[in-house]
Amino acid sequence: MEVKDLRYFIAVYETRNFVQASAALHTVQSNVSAHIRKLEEFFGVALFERHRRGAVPTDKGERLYRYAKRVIALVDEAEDTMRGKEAA
Amino acid sequence: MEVKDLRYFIAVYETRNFVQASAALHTVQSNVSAHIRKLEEFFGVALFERHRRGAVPTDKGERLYRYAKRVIALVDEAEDTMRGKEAA
DNA sequence: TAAAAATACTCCATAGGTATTTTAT
DNA sequence: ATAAAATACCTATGGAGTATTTTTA
Repeated sequence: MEVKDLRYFIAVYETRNFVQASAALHTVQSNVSAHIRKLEEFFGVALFERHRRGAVPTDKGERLYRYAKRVIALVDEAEDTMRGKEAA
Repeated sequence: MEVKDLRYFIAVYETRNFVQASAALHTVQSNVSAHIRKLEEFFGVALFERHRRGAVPTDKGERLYRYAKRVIALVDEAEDTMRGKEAA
């Protein structure tokens, strides 16, 4: 599980849509699909149910989202701090 | 900054030695060197001073280590939870 | 049918590995 | 001279992008 995967995952979770997520991530839908599939294979579970009107998170998806937000917040804070935003 | 980079960084920090770190990571010294250089270029700062007897963390290295441990702990917890160790 | 997602493909960047060179004592 | 780290390669994997097909309501 890598930081970039989590950023892709969060975008899909929050938009409920692979195409909208790809726009937010400045990439294309097929890459979003690949990243979500990578995560799903890594955990061996589905993270979203695919429906006509978009992607609905599964229970495991909901669980991952809570962790993903915490991980990304911490990583962003670390990067800001390392770039000298304050004296840590 | 990716999770794998942080795992490499932590191994060097804790062993104070690129060769020992590479063994712990089941890879080779040149890859450890490349990962540390990648992080140093990403942040634009040195993370270690290279000396005859090993690698000594800089102040920025110390600062990154504190974050790195927290990030990895959280990532590992997330992965365990997703694999069903308990009910979220 | 029509959005949305998956798949098949190419291209390129980067990680891993081997071997060698450079650095610091 | 000698550990330790950096550099120069090569190869393989994987991510990004394009185009197309499949799915699902």
